[in-house]
Amino acid sequence: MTTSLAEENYLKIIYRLCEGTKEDISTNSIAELTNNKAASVTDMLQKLAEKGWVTYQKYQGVRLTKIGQNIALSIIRKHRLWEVFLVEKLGYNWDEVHEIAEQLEHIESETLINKLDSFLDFPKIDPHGDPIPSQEGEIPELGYLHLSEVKLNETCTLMGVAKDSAVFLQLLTKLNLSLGARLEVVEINTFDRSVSLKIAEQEPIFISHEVAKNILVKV
Amino acid sequence: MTTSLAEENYLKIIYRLCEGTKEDISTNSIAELTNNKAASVTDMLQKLAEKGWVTYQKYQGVRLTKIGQNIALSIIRKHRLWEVFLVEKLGYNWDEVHEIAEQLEHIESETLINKLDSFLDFPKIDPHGDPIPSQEGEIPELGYLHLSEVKLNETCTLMGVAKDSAVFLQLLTKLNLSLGARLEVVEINTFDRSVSLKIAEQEPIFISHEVAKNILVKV
DNA sequence: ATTAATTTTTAGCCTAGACTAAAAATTAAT
DNA sequence: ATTAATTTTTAGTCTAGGCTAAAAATTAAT
Ligand SMILES: [Mn+2]
Ligand SMILES: [Mn+2]
Ligand SMILES: [Mn+2]
Ligand SMILES: [Mn+2]
Repeated sequence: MTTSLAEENYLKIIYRLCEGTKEDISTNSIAELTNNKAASVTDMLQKLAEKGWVTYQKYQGVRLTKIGQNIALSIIRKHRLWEVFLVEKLGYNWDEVHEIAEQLEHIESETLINKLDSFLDFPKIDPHGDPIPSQEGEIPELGYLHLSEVKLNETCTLMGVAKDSAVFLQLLTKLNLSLGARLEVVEINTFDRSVSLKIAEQEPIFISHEVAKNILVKV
Repeated sequence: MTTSLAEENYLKIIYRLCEGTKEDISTNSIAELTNNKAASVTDMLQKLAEKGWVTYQKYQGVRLTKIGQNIALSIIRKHRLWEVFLVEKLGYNWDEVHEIAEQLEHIESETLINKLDSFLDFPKIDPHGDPIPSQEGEIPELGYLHLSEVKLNETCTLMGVAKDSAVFLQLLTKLNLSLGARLEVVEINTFDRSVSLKIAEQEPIFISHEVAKNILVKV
């Protein structure tokens, strides 16, 4: 069966929302991420249920079926491979690629994405540290911690980000925080949970709890 | 102003039809190439005229304005650069890339296409010998002949094709006809205008007038 | 247990871009 | 110059995917 651009975007967002929780997903939460109104979301959920890509009972929320998950994963695979291409081959910065990948992820061609994968030497993660699903829809659970969970005086490695908004990524770049950086938590402010970090030999830097929450690390 | 996918496809097709002739373009000819009905074309022509991309008077046909031409050329530029990418970098054959490029040509990003251009080392022609318009919308007139126009016993070089349908390109490949091949016209059959060609040291091959018409050569 | 607030769904409307059938204009043939 | 054939346009309809406003269901607060 064939998927429209709108359907693909819904499936992707429902996937993201399902990832976090075992609960069914609410209409409103989808409306927020798609920038649509709840009424429009209800409409689409009925269509997606009709096609067998979600299980949906009115007023009770929605979940992806196995098929729905696979469609979502194939779009995420395309998104992340294109992001690698844009950074590794075309020389974009990590904060510049998301919007373009949002378009490229909808290009329909099985051979294309596999040739691209091979051209990029089968990368395992994208420029933001996110894992790239395999052709079979397998995606490794990397089990990273949020930097906000790391204890005082512990040292960790920056493995990814939980958000790919350009302003956030630009902030990290300005702070010299990039994938692979070694970070030591030298101070945790109990008042606002802001964090002070030492990177290599540099002067410590301060980041808010909001920023720390969106940085993924391995201890 | 922003262009929809449908509008871009219309502009591209009107461009192709204008190229040949100084006459205004008929509604029916557009309908044929877009695979739409004439009534739908009329609808769209009114919208395109409204936006200033074509000049259109009912019953009198249509032409691109300068702005319309530039939009069309930017799409053609993207199409051809992506085709080069698919062949040169991903290893596709020349008969496999058109459909994918039809999708990729609608990706919207000024920086993307220029970075791609640079990554590909600023190619001047695509895998079918078609010239790639510059960023400013300049496209060299290459002045090639159709192989069907070449005189008996003349030798010429295969520079391009006038059609990028997969079956046609596969036929050429099977006949060992690729860009750059040296061709000697050793026989022209007056009955059906079919042609016999000698390529290098091979045995002569026979091609129909229909095929010869769609091969572009330099004498 | 009611009532109030919130969330979700339904009903009805809109636009883009297709379609068919009928009308109008143009072109070709007597 | 009429008439016939062809082309093009108009009028009206449809679907996808949005929207608002109102109704219904669920959840929270008395
Ligand atoms: Mn992204
Ligand atoms: Mn990413
Ligand atoms: Mn092509
Ligand atoms: Mn081409």
